[in-house]
Amino acid sequence: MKLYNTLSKRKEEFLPLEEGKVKMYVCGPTVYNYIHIGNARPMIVFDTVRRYFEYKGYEVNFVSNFTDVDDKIIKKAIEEGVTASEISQRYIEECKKDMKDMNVKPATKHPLATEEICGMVDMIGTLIDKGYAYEKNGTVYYRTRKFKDYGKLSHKNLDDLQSGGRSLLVSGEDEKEDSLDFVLWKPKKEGEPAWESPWSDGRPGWHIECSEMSKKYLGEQIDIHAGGEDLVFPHHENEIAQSESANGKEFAKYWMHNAFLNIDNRKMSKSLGNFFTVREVGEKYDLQVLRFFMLSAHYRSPLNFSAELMDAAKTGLDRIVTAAENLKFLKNNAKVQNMTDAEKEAFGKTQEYVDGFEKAMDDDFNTADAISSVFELVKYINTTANGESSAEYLQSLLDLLVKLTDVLGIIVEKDEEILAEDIETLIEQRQEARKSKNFARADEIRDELLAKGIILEDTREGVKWKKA
RNA sequence: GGCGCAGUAGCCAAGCGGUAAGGCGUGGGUCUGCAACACCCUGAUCACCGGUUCAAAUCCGGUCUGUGCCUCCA
Repeated sequence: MKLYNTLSKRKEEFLPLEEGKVKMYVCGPTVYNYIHIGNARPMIVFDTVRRYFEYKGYEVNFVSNFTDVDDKIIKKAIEEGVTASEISQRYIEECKKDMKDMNVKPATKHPLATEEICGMVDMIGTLIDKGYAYEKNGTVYYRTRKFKDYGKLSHKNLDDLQSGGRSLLVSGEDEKEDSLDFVLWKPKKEGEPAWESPWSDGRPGWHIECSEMSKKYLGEQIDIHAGGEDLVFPHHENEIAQSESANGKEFAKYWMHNAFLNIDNRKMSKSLGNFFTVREVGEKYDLQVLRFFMLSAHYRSPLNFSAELMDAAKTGLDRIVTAAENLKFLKNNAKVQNMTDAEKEAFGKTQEYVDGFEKAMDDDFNTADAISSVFELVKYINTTANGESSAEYLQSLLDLLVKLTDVLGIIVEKDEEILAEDIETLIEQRQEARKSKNFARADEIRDELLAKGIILEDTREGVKWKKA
């Protein structure tokens, strides 16, 4: 298995720190509003990474935080006249709802920054003791130039940063020893939530949160640290500086970053008015479509979001789902139980698609390529499964399709739905009408059901129906 | 200014040294009372110019175009 490591800028063979186990940390969202579809990309991508590791037999310890103390949360709280924690609690719940609809598995642990302040204070203390941090008027800064590897992730050097940063010395920051130093702890302002510390009542800087939570729940060294590419600098660079100087060992072996999502070829932003929340998208599409859409491109490539592209993704997804429904329908009507020798041979051919799928996923999680194997499997299913097939053969194909799509987090098997009696009656009536060639009445009934959201399909094996 | 990424059929998107996967769409056909589903057929020499090589979309150099980060940001 290979994955692209931002640290080395190349694909590397994945070697776990501990045999059969993966420790990974993904930087989660700041919860001050509904999550937007940009937030959704890393959630979907790294959930898929996790699922593939599990598919390969690894035990994955997956930690992803919620940043629940931050300027934006405080601002929103003031606007609404409620407490900051009320805001964060609310949007954590909403976020979890969206994750569920996108079929993103809950993390092994979702730590909250506000519940880990003690550990952060300890870590900051260690950094001060070791000379990597200093305090000025209640604020604690990280002494960037003291950490010799600073810049190794983003491949920048300090002097370039220094000259490139024009107006870094903003108000109140002239007390820093160096303009590149960043905040570990800041004193509270009036009305802000605050915690006690040896330096002042205040709150932690953003970067220290992840260093501490990663250490607490995964240990001083982890396999994979992931997030959006915008986090490479400064967030992840700073995390490395903090963790490695505090713990005295390499922080994460592999750093994975997903590319951005654009809207109609432009960067998503509120001022352009092209800002979408996952919730909004969910009103128009099943969020499974969003997930499928996001996996249709490589995670390190920029991805464009538009209605046309989503519609195309929906059609493609339907093709896969239809194949699965078809198999179930055929299986329920199968006349033969056990696989014939010919079917055994036919099933053996599906290994080709499994191999293609795994080869693609082994190569830095190439989901776009993996999906093409799924489509090939679908075509194979559609051409070999029919009314004469044995139940065992049909079930085997279905199991295989489910196994592969599950790695992608695509749900292909819908729950069995109970057909209301009046609908059943209408279908029977329509069959009668068709028999007596009263097609006008037959179409009328079909339209009637369509209005109720039921789509009928006449097949050789009988009438199938599904929800629109 | 510094550091990056990208340019493959109408659209999306793999491939990254051996003569172009897959999906959507289009057009034609099979099936079907019709529709839908499905199946068959239908499409590119890979931005441009040079170079390396027996062989390049794939490597190197240049040009053009788009774009990201360097500031909170997935």
